[in-house]
Amino acid sequence: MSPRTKEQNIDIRKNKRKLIMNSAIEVFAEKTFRGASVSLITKKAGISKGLLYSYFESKEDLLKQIIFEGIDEFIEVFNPNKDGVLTEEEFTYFVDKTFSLLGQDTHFWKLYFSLIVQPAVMELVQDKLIELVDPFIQILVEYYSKKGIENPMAYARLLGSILDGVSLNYIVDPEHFPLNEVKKIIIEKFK
Amino acid sequence: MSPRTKEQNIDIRKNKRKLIMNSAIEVFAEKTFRGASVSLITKKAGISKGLLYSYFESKEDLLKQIIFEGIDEFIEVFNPNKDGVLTEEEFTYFVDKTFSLLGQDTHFWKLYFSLIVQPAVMELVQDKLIELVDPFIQILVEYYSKKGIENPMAYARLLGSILDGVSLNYIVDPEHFPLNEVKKIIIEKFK
Amino acid sequence: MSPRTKEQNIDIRKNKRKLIMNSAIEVFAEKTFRGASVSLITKKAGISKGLLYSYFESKEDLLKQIIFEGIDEFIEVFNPNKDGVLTEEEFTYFVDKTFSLLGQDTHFWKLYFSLIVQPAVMELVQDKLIELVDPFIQILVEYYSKKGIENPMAYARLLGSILDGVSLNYIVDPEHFPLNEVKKIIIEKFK
Amino acid sequence: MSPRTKEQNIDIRKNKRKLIMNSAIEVFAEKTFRGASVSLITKKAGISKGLLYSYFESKEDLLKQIIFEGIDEFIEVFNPNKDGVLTEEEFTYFVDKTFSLLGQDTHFWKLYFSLIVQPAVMELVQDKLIELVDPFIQILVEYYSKKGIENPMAYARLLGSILDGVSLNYIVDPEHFPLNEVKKIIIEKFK
DNA sequence: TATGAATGAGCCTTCATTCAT
DNA sequence: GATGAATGAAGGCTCATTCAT
Repeated sequence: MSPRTKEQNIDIRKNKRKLIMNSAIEVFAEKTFRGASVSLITKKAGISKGLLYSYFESKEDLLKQIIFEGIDEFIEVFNPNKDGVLTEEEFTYFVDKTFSLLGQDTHFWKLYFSLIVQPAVMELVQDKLIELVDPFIQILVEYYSKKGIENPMAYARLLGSILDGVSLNYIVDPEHFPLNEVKKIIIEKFK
Repeated sequence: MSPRTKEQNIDIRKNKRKLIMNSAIEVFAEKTFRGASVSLITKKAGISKGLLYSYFESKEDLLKQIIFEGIDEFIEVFNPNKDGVLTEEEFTYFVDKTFSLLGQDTHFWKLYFSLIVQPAVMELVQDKLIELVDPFIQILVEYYSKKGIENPMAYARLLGSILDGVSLNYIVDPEHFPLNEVKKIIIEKFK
Repeated sequence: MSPRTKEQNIDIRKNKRKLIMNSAIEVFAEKTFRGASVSLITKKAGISKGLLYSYFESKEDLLKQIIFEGIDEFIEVFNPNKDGVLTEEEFTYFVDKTFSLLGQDTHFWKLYFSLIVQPAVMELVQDKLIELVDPFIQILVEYYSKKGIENPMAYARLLGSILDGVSLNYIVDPEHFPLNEVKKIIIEKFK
Repeated sequence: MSPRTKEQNIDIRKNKRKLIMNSAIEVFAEKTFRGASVSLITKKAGISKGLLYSYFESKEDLLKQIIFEGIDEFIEVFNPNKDGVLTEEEFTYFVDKTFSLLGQDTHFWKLYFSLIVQPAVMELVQDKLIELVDPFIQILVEYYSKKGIENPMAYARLLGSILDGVSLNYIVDPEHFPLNEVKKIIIEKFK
């Protein structure tokens, strides 16, 4: 019989790659990068250990690719650089969207928070993470600046922190956190 | 030389116990619970591995005791149950104190945040953590309730989240975070 | 297009077989039998892993066939059994040829020396190796015997050893080894 | 009970270190550096895998320390630098001693030959190996130079090669190699 | 015939924990 | 109480080999 065509193989690899990454996100989120064993990840993905290494150079590489692609997708959704200015409607949309993504990719954001407090692991991805956060802060500074607020940087950093804090609390116990009401207050107070 | 009295022995044990816990907090904060090896902790404490196990049953037990006592100390400082009511001055003091403790026990809080995102580890300490957070939330609900605010629980949870978020951001990069300005805004908006 | 004839097919197989063996010799020589991965060999040969296994039963089998054929070729060149006697001119030719083959098949000889010191691998090929060495030793014993030398076996084994030792040193660092001068001395002293 | 004294521990470590190294030499010699698993080495030494790593940083480090100390001992026996000149008696002694050491440390020399043909492993120890070989070559060049020989370097390299070749052949099959007779011829022809 | 995705045993290494001293 | 040598399970990773296509 003839071997699989190149296209078939590319397809297989694309799908399996995503499968591995998704399994890894779940396990990383639950157990931390260090606590997640490759064995567990591959078991969850239903593949052999060896196969993971034909897709990713190492466990670190796997993490990196997850974070990199996750952030790229996130940035794409917001595309915050479209003109660099934020209107009040856009501000509302921004806060809204942040929290709705949170509900969609819970595992990914759990992973995000577990990384942020682990300097050793952070180093692997921090440049990419800064790439994500920095433009948002810039745009917020601009936003508060335009509103005539005296200390726009403090406002920007505070809003960023609030988003982090709310996300964190929501993620830890999504069922009991009053996300919508909290969101309303944030928009009301910081728009 | 006369043999040590019982009191002296108890004292020695108490001090050594604290020494081990403090060394552990530092190493845990820097390397995560899983990344910190018992070897490193004992080396930092200047004791043998065997001795650590005469004070703590296991690495997990060591973590548990650190968290439990840390939280007890924290609660003591605020003693939020003294009368169950919060005045506006006390509110300001509360926010203020929260952040000043943050600066004092950076290591402990780093550890705290690294735990909060790990379900597996969380289980070990989550009852104790709820014991910490719950009374504060109750008092804040009361506080906003009295002020005639419509959704006091959402306000309380939001303020808790803000404190978490700001703490997290401050801890990750203390030198560049405008803690004082941010604090001012929080008090202004949420008092 | 007409289908390939049986002869063409046999030819293709023969060539591909040689291609794989040559790639393997290079990789084995560079990385040792154990250090050379099948992946590397197939990559060097430009074929798939599966195909290699349709030509050779295993990595060990591949090694065996390389050694067996290498030795057969070597024997053919000298054909030492043509009459069982060695003249002085033939002796000179023999030493000369040995070293010139060394320069031609460096990879093969590197492999040869890496095997000779590994009992486990040696077992695979040692019968064949004895088949190679023995007739040469016999002829040399005869040669020195005829010259009236008292201990012809010791002379024969010494000459064999010298050829090994010089080959080894030349192979390890061909650029700095004074092969021609050394050859001259050998012929002078042992003819 | 009181813990072991420092001296007791140093003693334990010294002995166990030697035990591990000796076991390793045997296994390395038999299987090659790459082919020898840490498991096998520790099994031969009768210890756990973990313990080996409290004595040596890695398998590579273990090899390095074996080679380094082996060579230091070898150099000490000859102390070739005592005056930099070689008399004819000393030459005889030198050849003699070389072969007698061979019989004593067969495993070590097998290891030596297995390294020489593995560039990747060689790199780990080649500086040390050059440190061993170079002075000998220098002294031999001097020796032949003084004798008025035209090409002393070729003589020196040849003698080195002969020693290698004879050692190699002797090591592969000690029982059938006529070491003493061969030695006599070497001394006769190259003194 | 030819491919390369997939497997799993085995490799080197780390580390929480034990225990003789 | 105190030490640190010793263990062994588990972790990340590699690679010869198989097999569906």
